[in-house]
Amino acid sequence: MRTGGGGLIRDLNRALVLNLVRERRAISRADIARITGLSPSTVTSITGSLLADALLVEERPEARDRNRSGIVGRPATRLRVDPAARHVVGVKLAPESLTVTVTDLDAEPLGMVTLPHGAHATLDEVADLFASALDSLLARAGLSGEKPLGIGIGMPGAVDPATGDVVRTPLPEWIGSGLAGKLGERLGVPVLIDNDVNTLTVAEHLYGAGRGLDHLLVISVGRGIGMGAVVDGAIVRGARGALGEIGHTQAMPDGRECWCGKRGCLEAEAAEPAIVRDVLAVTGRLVSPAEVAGLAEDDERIARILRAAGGLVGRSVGAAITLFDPQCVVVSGEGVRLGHHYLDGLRDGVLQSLMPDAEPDLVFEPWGDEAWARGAASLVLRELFTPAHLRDDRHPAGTPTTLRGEPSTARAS
Amino acid sequence: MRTGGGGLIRDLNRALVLNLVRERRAISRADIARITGLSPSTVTSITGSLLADALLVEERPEARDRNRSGIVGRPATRLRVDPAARHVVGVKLAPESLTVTVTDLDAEPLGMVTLPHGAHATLDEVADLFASALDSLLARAGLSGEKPLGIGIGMPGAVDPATGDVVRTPLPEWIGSGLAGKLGERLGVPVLIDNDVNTLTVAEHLYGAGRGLDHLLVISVGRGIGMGAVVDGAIVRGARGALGEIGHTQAMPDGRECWCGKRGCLEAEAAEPAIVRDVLAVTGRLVSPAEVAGLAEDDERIARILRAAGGLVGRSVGAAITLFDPQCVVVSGEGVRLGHHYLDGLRDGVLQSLMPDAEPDLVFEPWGDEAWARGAASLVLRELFTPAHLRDDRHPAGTPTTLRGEPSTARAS
DNA sequence: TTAGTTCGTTCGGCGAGCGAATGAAAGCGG
DNA sequence: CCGCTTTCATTCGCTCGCCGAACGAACTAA
Repeated sequence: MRTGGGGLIRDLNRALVLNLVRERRAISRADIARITGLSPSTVTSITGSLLADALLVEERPEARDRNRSGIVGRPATRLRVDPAARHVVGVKLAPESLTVTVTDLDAEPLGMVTLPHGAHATLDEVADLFASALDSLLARAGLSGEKPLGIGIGMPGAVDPATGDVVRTPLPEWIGSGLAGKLGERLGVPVLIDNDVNTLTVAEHLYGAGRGLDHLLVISVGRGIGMGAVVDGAIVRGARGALGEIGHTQAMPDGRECWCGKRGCLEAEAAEPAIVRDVLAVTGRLVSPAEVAGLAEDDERIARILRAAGGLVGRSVGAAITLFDPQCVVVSGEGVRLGHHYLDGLRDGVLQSLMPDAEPDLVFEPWGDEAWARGAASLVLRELFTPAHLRDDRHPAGTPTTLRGEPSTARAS
Repeated sequence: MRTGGGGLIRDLNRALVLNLVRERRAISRADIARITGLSPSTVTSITGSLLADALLVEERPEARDRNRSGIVGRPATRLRVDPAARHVVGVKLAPESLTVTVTDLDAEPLGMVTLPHGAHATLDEVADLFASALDSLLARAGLSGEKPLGIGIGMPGAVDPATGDVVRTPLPEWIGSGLAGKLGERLGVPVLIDNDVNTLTVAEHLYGAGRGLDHLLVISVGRGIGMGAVVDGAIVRGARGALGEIGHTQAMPDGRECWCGKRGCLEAEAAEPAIVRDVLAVTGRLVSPAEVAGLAEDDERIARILRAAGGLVGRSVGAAITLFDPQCVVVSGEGVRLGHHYLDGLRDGVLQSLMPDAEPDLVFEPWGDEAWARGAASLVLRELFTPAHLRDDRHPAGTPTTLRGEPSTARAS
């Protein structure tokens, strides 16, 4: 159970300040004190410890001397997060491949490698592959000596929020308990695992269109359709980690059979496989999801399929908006390659199903290696930036160790 | 902004302990220490202050001497919340009437009066009515001298979570800002206002089927259909206080026009007015919602209408379950009087639309004066019991004053 | 040059939780 | 009947972290 006491409040305020600096990109100590309500003396102490840990840097004085006409008083020296101060590792785990990236504290990728791995590789074999990929990657980025702050892994499937165990995934060898712990022990750094949609949600919340918002939905369209949610500033996972399964809400009464056993699930009607099948049925051609958008430009039948499917997604997203009342909705995933017919249909579907005065921002984000890297890495960065009181007790997974890289020896004094 | 520091952690731990005692009904100090992780010394100090404030009482030693065979060691003296230690006031504000109740700390009603009030009464007139009703009620309950801990008001409409202002309601004179503050100043106690569905949700979370659960949905069926949600232990309201508007998700493509401007809203298809209209269309008889259940026993056509409407609600609730992943769903509101045909249809609709492995408890709760009283009073009790880190910063409304009744002079020492 | 303003730091005090030692209240066994 | 063990509860001294007030620093304006 979470209680107040010990060094907890200090940690809390440290994260609070660090996150505020990240959100504002550059901010003076005085502003930090005003915004947080902390006393100036406390802010000095906290920023001192953050500076000592090299997580923050002071802005060079020249940078502010412009645009200072008429402002009296001692000029503020602003603080920034030093993106290069630490780095983290993000991993995309797919059925047949393993993508490892190293990013800085802004979640900007510094390097990336993709390795194939046999579907039935043992945990140890994967860990070995992993370790060597990581070593070479760090070497190439000029970070050979350093230890990453942590490793975030994004994978398809579901993670139990209470235990951090992987409970459902197409990758059987990853199911079970203690996985993150074992891997972390093997590699010597904390390992955090989560659903890929949740990693994307964290990334959008920290660095994307949802930066700083308290209420955010992230829709991911691809082979399946999933949703991540930020509510009151925290990512939420539900009682069993199944929150946001929008792909399995009913979109079409008595529609097609879905692999989950029900009929008419959104995912069975409007995700990429459904579209491929519809195109095949109408045109007789078997096309890949990547080609569909191009073909739709010359074939109104395909465009219609895309608009209809997008409309279904939009209506479901509209319902989710009505239920969650977010400020912003981000649509991402491979599905954005389906092109403007699909996305226009989606937008129209959303607008049709909204309450009159509800109009959250609707943002389409491209989806690629960079989004993946940011997502997985953000799992770790979230631990660094998010104040503890906005976090679940139950970590997604990983060693219970704290993340703060170097031992914080120095104190401001 | 919420920061750690000051007496905040003490308040937090006080509420944590108090709430734990409430949840467990009776618990020893040693158990409190084990469960919360607080040190025994701290638990002594905190429970001491709670005992001094008379919020807790020690269980009489005889009560535990039974069933103690073979247990060695000093027996624990268990603590309980003293329900009679304080009392709170709950108010149901309806378009034409005003129901005022006094309850104890278990939200058990000690007295209740209902007054009519003109729809265009001014705020001052309502406050006068209010004050006199409250006085007589307190007198009758033998609490003349005492001041209630606070007043919770439940009303139809929406409350802005950021400001606590009433933004949408059928009661025009209550719209606007500072309402709770004014009323509180007038009556000398904190006043908290919230949507009636949210008050019901708080009550279910504190004292009902959702006691102690972290993930809970509460569906209210009546003239309209609404939903309240507890996520990760806290009630959530969304960005604009519109979270949970399940009545305005689309239940029937191209269905009836809803007052909100869209077509086929669940509320327009399956709430009480829709059923009355359907019954009129099929049987030619205009019946009240209260009569429908009885008539359905003799008229299969009416039973079918009820099952179909219940099925629509169930499907929407199923979608909400798929999106929120709760442990428990409570269905309440006047709509439960529609009888077993409606509720069976609802249950079937839910079961049809769930993912295979998702089966949250589905509970039907009767809805009457007592539920109202508990709901409105729970708004105040929540402030007393819910640890601050699980609460929104933004109070629903009311004076910023703390609630702790008597000045906590005594310290354990 | 001097007054005024804002930024940032230093220092003493206080509140709160913790650990260790101590007392309190039982059962157990000889 | 009396010590021993076990568990519960309290007390005391310690440390940690925040705050308030005072002070020094850096700059504008007159």
